[in-house]
Amino acid sequence: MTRKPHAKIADIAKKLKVSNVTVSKALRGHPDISPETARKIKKLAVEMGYVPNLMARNLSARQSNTIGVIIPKIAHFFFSTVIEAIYDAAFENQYEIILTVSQENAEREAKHLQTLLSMRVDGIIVSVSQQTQNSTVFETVINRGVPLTFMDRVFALKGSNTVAADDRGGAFAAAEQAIKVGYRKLAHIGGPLHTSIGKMRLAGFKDAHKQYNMQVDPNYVIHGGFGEEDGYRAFMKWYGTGHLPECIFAVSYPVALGVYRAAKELGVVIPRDFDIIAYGSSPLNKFLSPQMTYIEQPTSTLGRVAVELTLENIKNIRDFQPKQIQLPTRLVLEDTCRGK
Amino acid sequence: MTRKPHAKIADIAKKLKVSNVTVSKALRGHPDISPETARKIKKLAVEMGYVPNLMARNLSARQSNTIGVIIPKIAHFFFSTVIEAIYDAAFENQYEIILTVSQENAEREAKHLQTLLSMRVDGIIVSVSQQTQNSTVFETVINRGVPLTFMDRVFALKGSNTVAADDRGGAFAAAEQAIKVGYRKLAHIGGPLHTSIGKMRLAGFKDAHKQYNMQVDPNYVIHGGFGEEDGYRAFMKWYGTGHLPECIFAVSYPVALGVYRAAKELGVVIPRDFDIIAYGSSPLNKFLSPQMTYIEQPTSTLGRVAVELTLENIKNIRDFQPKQIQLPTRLVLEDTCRGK
DNA sequence: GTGAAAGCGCTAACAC
DNA sequence: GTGTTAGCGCTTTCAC
Repeated sequence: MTRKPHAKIADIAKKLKVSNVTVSKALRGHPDISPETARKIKKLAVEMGYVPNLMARNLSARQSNTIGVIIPKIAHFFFSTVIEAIYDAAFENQYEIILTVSQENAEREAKHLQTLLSMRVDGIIVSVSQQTQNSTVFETVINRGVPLTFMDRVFALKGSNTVAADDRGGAFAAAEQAIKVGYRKLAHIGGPLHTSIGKMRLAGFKDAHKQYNMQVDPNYVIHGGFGEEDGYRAFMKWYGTGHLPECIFAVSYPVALGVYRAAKELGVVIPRDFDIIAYGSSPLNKFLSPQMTYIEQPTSTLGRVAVELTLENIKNIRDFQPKQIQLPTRLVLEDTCRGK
Repeated sequence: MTRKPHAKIADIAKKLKVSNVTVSKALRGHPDISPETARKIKKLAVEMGYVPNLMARNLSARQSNTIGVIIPKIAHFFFSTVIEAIYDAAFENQYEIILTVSQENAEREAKHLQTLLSMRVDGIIVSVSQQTQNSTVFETVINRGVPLTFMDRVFALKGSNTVAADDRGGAFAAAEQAIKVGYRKLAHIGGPLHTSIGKMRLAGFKDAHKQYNMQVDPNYVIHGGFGEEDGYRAFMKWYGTGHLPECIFAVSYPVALGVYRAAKELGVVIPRDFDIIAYGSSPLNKFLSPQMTYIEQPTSTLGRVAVELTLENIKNIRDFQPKQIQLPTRLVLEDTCRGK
């Protein structure tokens, strides 16, 4: 049970009495090498269990074939789906992913960014943490000439790419649906206003009011985070005042679930006592009762496009023009917010 | 907007007219360097936006401070939670994670294993794909002396570490619960028999039958994958025969959800027409009706222990004795399978 | 306290 | 076709 250290090119070369370069070329299928020599080299390499050392190769090549990713959370349907799409897209393009998780923490995010730069990833994809207010760390990346793509939660930074859903349009559609159904007292449980999606979803909510000549009631707008707790708290607060809105537009599916939970505890019935519509969904929505009406997000596409965009940028780094891509959303009618 | 390439140690050294070594040492807080020199160096490093090149550092150090992970899926509650725990544990220990996703595909898994070895990760954590039958690829890793930890879905390989839940005990508890409630016609929708958890959960199911002097009805045992589709199909099959079991023990929560979906479509009511209990759960279970009774898995602990075990092995590589760790599970009673 | 030399494993450029 | 040389950026000896 002795550990045998990794074989290296020199080991193969020595055994075969050829030079390192010959081995290196043969292993990579370089046409310089005669078929016969190449065959022998490859055979021995397999026998010795040779595995190329990427640290060395990448150091020498001054690129890593790797994309770094910073994401706020993993254990949430939205993010885990996006991440899976990122991995699939990278795999198809023979790129590796270095995934890091900020846990919605700005400091941790900055640290990860540093690490990714240290690892000399070829490009970086970021979905900004809910806590991040300052974008200077990201400017550093851009100034270094490292391709940067913001995904879903974005910063409008010159020189960076952007992939996001049409949050404003989606929120508009949600609010419009509520209005069309006949509701006049709409509420919004929103995200942090320094996040792009928090801002945009509020904007869409307001847009709809404007278009239908309605006033946004400031008492019915609460901003918090994107989690279940935030929805729970918001609903409890409104319930405490004795004045429930007619329909709540939740900034995220987890937030809406928090409302469900609160309502259940309080014995308030959806959609009898109040109604709800969410931005985003979950595969478990179909098991909910009532099933929630929601704005469908282009989850997988977000991840996929982020990778493709970043790769485009990497492969054409000299004269690439940063792109801002907006993906459409769709209103999906289920049991809530569809009129009685 | 000119790209400025990453600054390197030599750049700092030249500007300050000191040697590379001095800079290198100063940056790492080596006591050799006088406080004054160190201060100047560090200051300039920050100004120049110096970021150490990990490829170079790791190549030189012949270790990467990195743990490689291979996981079958991301966008599933169980795995995404485990992964998040892995990331947290690694972060606390100042280790990086290289996560790869096999998508339940054996080939892809082998490829990723290769890549991780190429990257010279210091250790590897694997949750075996549902499709993998052959363990030789993993033996290679062990023979290379790279610490290997199997997590949840394991292979019994000499020289490897193992972290898994007490699957057999958990399955026993589930079946026993059904029996205690009075059911005699139990069914099991199981996982692939070449996976450790598929085997163990079936074994626990059988154990309970034995203990209570009951026969396992082979018509009521179906093996498939771990996904919703598998549960859906199994239920449909039984329904088609006209003989539903009294209680189904599902090998995973998604499988149980598949049963829910099928039952809903068919107008069969849980627990009136048949009952169910699942191995594993989801945070959304509390929104389900009826809420499912389930075997609670030590999800986060699995990930955390996997990292700690691997680190222990890495840091003590000379004379580490591989460990097999088994984590307890717990029966959680909700609305199903609790008697009428 | 500081620096010169050598090496980590691999590859590109150029000779033979 | 094959080999020599040099270098990727950093660190570890070991002199001075």
